[in-house]
Amino acid sequence: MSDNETADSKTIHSRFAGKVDAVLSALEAEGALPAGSPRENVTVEPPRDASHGDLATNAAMVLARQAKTNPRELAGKIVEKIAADPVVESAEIAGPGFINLRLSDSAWLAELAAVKVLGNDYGRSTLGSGSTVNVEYVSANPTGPMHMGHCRGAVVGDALAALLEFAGHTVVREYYVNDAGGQVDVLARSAHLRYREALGEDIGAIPEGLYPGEYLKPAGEKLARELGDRFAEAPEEEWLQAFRMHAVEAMMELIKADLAMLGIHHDEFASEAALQTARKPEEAEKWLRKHDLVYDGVLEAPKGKTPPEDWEPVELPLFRSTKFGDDQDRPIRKSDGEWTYFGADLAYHMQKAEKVDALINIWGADHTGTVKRIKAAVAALSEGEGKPIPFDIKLVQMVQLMRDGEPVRMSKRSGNFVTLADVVREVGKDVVRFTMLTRKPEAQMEFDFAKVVEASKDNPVFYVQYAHARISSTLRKAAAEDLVPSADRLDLLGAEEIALVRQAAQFPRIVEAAAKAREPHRIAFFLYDLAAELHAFWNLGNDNLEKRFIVAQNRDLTRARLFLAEQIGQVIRNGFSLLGVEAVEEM
RNA sequence: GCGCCCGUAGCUCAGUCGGAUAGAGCACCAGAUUCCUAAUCUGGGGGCCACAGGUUCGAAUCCUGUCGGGCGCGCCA
Repeated sequence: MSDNETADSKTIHSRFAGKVDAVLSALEAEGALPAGSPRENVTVEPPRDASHGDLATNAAMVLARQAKTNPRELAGKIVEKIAADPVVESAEIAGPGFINLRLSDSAWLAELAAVKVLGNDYGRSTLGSGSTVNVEYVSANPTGPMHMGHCRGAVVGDALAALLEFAGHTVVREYYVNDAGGQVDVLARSAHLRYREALGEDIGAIPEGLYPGEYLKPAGEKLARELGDRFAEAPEEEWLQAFRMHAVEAMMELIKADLAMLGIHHDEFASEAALQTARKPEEAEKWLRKHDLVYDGVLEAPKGKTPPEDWEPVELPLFRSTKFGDDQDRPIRKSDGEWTYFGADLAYHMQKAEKVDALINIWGADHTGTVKRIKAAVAALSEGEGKPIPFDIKLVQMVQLMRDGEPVRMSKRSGNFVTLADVVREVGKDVVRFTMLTRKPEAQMEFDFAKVVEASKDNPVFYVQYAHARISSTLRKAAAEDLVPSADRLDLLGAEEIALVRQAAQFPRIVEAAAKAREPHRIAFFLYDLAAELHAFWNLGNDNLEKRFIVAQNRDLTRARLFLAEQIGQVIRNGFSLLGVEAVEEM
């Protein structure tokens, strides 16, 4: 390795991905490979079985067909070139045509130096090349506090946003506030009732059809303070608009406070009402009509269930979503002329698409049925406008809350639901976040209170935090004895230490893979594996004093190990910061 | 009935855009504590990757079908 700065900050991941790329280009230049052979399926990664070596590439198998040769022969040519690299100790062809590389220890030790140089930026990638991604997540209706149903999407969206940012995108974190529908009338009436209550009136039981939750009381009190009693007896027309606004504002404050407990902060809050005031839906409708994607038609009676008695066929403006695989065409306006949720949503997505390069929505599984229509609409509109936009909708599946092995029942009526704030208070932000991120989001999951708080052994977040705490305490203790980390004698580190480096060195690759797949949970699993390596090395010291980080008789070795510990701690912190979990110094 | 998601160890879940002998934790069994934090570690047993076909050098992974679970299926949001 050269000893200049850039070499120090070059990670093994980027170095060998680039190396293989360069070798393939050289082969193209020699004519051994057709020029421009597609390489996106070429991987350079550690083999599943560590006994095969440090890194393996499938390049020969992927490209053999185009080279009009067999994989092992092509592999031979690649090996010839790659073995010339001084840090490659061996390059072997194995099985159907894998190329297995063994790297010198110095290559791994250089990775530690790279972590030191890059610090909080170790693992940061330029993969996204600065393109702007809008991630819309949470978007809970502003009619009450957040409940656990919102939690998973909130955490996954937030971690994904951080991940994409780290992978080189510019990210807009956005919340869509549904402040325009009939539900907001219900909210306003409920708030009005609480307002009268705050003025001293006995309101009795909350009538059917209004929100009964206690959380509206402070909103009512605030309204009473600010507005006095002038709307107490007034007819609804006089206060409804004002109360809608005030109540939504109060609920959004509540929701923002809940989100803050989870460490979540959005950049943008887009208002559906504002969108309608700006007449964005009209623009969208005009465009869609011009391109025959909206027409006036009559819907069939709903299928599946027995049709409701009040069903009447009415002519409505319909979007041709059946053209895109939907079951039926969808109305964009109601019979009273108001916009449907879909009609406004369509305009909302157009507005977002104008400002960024890609859209990602994190939705709950209960929105499954609306995916096709909105994707179809966005595709039609953005392509029509000459700017087709990548648009992903990630559906986050339900969380089954468990307590003592029994499902926790939730029902919206009577405000009987588990609030997010309650859960965070009970088990803590880090546990909630990490638990939500140790599952792939498209699978259903269980969240068991009992397991998640009490048993640390059953709880991965403590396991990883503990690893970080151990490192911190070691560094503290060493510092008290004037022992500080040093990279001067890294050559003293042995096979066990290098195994630890090998694991940590996967971080940049994992970040890129996770960002590409848009799967933040991969970071959580990586951290768990890294913590396991750390604990394993640590425990060697139980039986063998020589294997401890601090070896009293050997200051050089100790300082090298402290350097190792410091860098592992750095990688854990970098991973945790993507997940929004605290890297604690002690436990 | 239709659409989307899921089905991997007794339980909870990973499994790299198809890759080498399918992994981890819990639970179970056998061990380790003069210890920088044992909230840890070492070893062991445990699998028809729901089932049946197909695609190919190669499938838990892709395709088709079946079965099972979840979510959704007014002009609600």
